Amino acid sequence: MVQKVRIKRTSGSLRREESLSREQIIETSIELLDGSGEGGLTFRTLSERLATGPGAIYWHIANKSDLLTAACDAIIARTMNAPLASLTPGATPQAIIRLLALAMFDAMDEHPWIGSALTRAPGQSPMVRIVERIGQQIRILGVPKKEHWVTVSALLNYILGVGGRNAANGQFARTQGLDRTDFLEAVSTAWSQLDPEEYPFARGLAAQLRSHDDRKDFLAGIDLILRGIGSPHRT
Amino acid sequence: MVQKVRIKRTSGSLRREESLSREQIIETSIELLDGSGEGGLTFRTLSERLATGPGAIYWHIANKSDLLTAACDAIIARTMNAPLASLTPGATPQAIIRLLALAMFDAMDEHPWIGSALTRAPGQSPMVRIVERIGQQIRILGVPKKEHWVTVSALLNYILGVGGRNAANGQFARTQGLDRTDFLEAVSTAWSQLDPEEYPFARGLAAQLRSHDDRKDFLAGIDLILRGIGSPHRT
DNA sequence: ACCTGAACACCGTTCAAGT
DNA sequence: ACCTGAACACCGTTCAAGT
Repeated sequence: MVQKVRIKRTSGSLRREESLSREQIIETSIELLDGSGEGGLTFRTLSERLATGPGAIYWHIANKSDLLTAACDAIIARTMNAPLASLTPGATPQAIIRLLALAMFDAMDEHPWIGSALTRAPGQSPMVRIVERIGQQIRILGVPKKEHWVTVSALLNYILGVGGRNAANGQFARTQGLDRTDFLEAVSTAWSQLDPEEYPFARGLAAQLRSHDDRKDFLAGIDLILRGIGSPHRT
Repeated sequence: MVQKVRIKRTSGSLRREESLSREQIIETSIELLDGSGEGGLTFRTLSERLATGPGAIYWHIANKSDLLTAACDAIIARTMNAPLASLTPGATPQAIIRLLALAMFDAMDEHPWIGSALTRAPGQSPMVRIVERIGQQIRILGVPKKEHWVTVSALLNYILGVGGRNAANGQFARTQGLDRTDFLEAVSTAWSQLDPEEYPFARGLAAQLRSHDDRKDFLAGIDLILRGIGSPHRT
């Protein structure tokens, strides 16, 4: 859904028909970020797309950090609301957490820049949305209140960690002009050639690395943590 | 340990005595990054500190990304080797993993920039070092070979996720001119004022947030995952 | 109230020219 | 072989001036 900008020709120079809106700026930013990565969002390219000057943006947005947070928040809001629609009535909290986590995984896959945007906005709106949705399920699971923060934290950190690393892989691959398969191939080959004395484990991992499925492994990690939540403490 | 640069005065202009070395560039970069954050490393400030011109760096280093990865690798190499010294002989794999994880936590606390540097270098040297050390313990734990990657992955992603978020908190706080306590106070207050209808869980978390201990919670998360590794699969 | 667009103070990187 | 430093092509952000 590419934003369409109405343009009116007045006295020889191009001029926007309606006034710029914050929402319009954010949507166009998302398009730019999705299309050409973190480096693709520039006040100059953005204002060009919006048929205005770079200074105009600042009337609606404080600065670039604010813009990134707002764009991120828009994505997260959609992501945290979507899975609720596809819920079967009797779903367990575990199942819902898996669904939410997967939704985050897919969102971070589709919009690789939100990872670092989330990092720029700790404790702010996007983060709160995620904490809330996961937290409600933690509560239903019967985790004692004292452990709420630790538990949500663990899941959150894992999810954001994976997202960040996946985004990194994609970005790195793109810089090298590789697709995902080529990239894994390259890393796998590099690891298989490591010194067997110094890196026996990583070396042995090369084969698994080549053919693994990010999404499946992500979910396996979620399950690992969920099992941990369900296991008795060692005291 | 501030690098000392020997300078010789030749024919009126300052000139370095020994030639520039890659290692020297990296050490000075680390000092700059530690001292003034990610934005503190600039080819101009760096070359100034090294008493040379910005172009000179490029004889020893490919580009900024290469520089960041090298600086990160130096830190990670130290971090992954240090804990081995303080080991009691009969330590369990779990204990060693906890030790390694804590070492990473502390390193990321001391050098908040390594999180994003690691992100820039997936599958490269710094990452391999971490995977290797943790992986060896996973093997000793008796995790089946097929699950090696998934298991290391889960731990790694969690550790990097926490590190990233902690770095973000610190950086954000610094931008706002707050210290850690003020920052937590601010977030906690903001969360306690959230709409109780929409954000009941996050709202109730505000108090826990205010007084929590990052390092302790980090370790609790590691234990959660370790418990998960030790629990039987639901099939 | 909202926009324009030149200007400012930065970046990373390159490269002819020096030693 | 290694370094110099001006120059290039960018950034985010500001702000007087316009409508």
